[in-house]
Amino acid sequence: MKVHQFTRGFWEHEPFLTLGCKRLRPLAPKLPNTHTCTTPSVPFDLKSFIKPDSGPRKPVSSDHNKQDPSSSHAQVETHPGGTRWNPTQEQIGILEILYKGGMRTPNAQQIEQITVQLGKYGKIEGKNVFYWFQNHKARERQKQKRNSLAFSHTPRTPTIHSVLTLETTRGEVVERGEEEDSPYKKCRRWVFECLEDQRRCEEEGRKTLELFPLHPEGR
Amino acid sequence: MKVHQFTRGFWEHEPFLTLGCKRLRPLAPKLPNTHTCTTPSVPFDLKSFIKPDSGPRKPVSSDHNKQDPSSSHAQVETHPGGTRWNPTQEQIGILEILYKGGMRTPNAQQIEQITVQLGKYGKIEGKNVFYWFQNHKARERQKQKRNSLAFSHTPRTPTIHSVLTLETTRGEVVERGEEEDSPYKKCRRWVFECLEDQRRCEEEGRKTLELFPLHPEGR
DNA sequence: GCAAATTAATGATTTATTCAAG
DNA sequence: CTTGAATAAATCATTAATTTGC
Repeated sequence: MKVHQFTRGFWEHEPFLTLGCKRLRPLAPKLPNTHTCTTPSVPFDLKSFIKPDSGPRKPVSSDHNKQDPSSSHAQVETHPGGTRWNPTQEQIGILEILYKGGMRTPNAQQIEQITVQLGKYGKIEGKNVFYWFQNHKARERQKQKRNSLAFSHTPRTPTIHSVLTLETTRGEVVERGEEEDSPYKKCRRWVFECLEDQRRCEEEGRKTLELFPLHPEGR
Repeated sequence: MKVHQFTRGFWEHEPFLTLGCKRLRPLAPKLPNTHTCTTPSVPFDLKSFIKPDSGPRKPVSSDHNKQDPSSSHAQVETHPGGTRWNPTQEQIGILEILYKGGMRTPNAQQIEQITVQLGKYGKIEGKNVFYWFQNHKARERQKQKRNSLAFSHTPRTPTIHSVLTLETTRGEVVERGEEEDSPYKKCRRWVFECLEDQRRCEEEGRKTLELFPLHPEGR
């Protein structure tokens, strides 16, 4: 087994770690932990600041002097006050079509493309796309499980199909003619290519999501 | 209930969805061979395109051919094949100190800083840092649970402390004097600041991880 | 001593669960 | 109640450590 011990070099010969121990305790001293067990056996109850854990969600201690002096750009409005992505109908539609087309866990490149496309119909970030697929996949699974337990066949699997039928059944056509490369047409083509790429990726067994935390709120 | 329907525009009038349900990817292939029967490890060449990462090195391990000319950055002891991150002792050390200091889920900015710092001691990416904290946190939790089940009272967490004590107890000091701003010193300062920032973030209750897939891989 | 075979660690992904905005 | 966002748990997969037979 690999035991993590300093074998050599670096600060193995410097007693500078006093800071590690002494300092960082002072915060989150309060809250004797509403949790059940959590015996405060450790000298530093790391537990206390481990996880805000939805509990002591302190309401923004009114100090906005946070660092990040470089926030000169108002790039994303995702959370000035804690707003979250509010997808438009078009965005949802595209996403569901992609899902219907078999896309489940798009890789980074695909997410990037999707984000760019959907960005035409409303503000959106890559993580929104990522989360959407995660959630949609999970919730479709839940739904399926519930349905398979309760009824053997549900009258509906409306989520995707409704979208599909809706657009395939609408006979009305907005006047086209010279608008051969209208936005929806280009988007259509893109979706097709995107799913093609998806299929190709799957066949190659290649999957490379590579998560990475982004957006340090500045830049 | 929000019904996803196209309200207007777009491809609401085009029956192009024939490509829809072609085949969902087999989630979790569940290869039975790997674990049970221990077939001789066949070299999976399909990994060859997983990671570009400065070109795939030669798979041979005999190092007689190692290219180590006058490359200025010789601190790269990362495996040639470059499949997954192989942390150095220094990197692990820093990470454990940060963990010990209370850091659990660094936000994007912190991860970025950490990545830059650790990058001095070997190749590393942000996602590696992110994953390390995830895994370490989870496995410390497991360990703690196991211990709490076995023994009722563990005096304290030995894992991290061992690291700390190791370097704090080593009395020997390499001759310093004019080396006031040696790398380890700067790194020390950085660790301190990083934990300070961590503490500040926690006090504000601010958490902004914001996952995002990166590295298109295939370009 | 040495590689192949095996095992233990752990990096990387996926899935399940939870929290909270609206 | 729905669902975006986030985290935890479970799982997969690969590397290093260790063992084993020669």
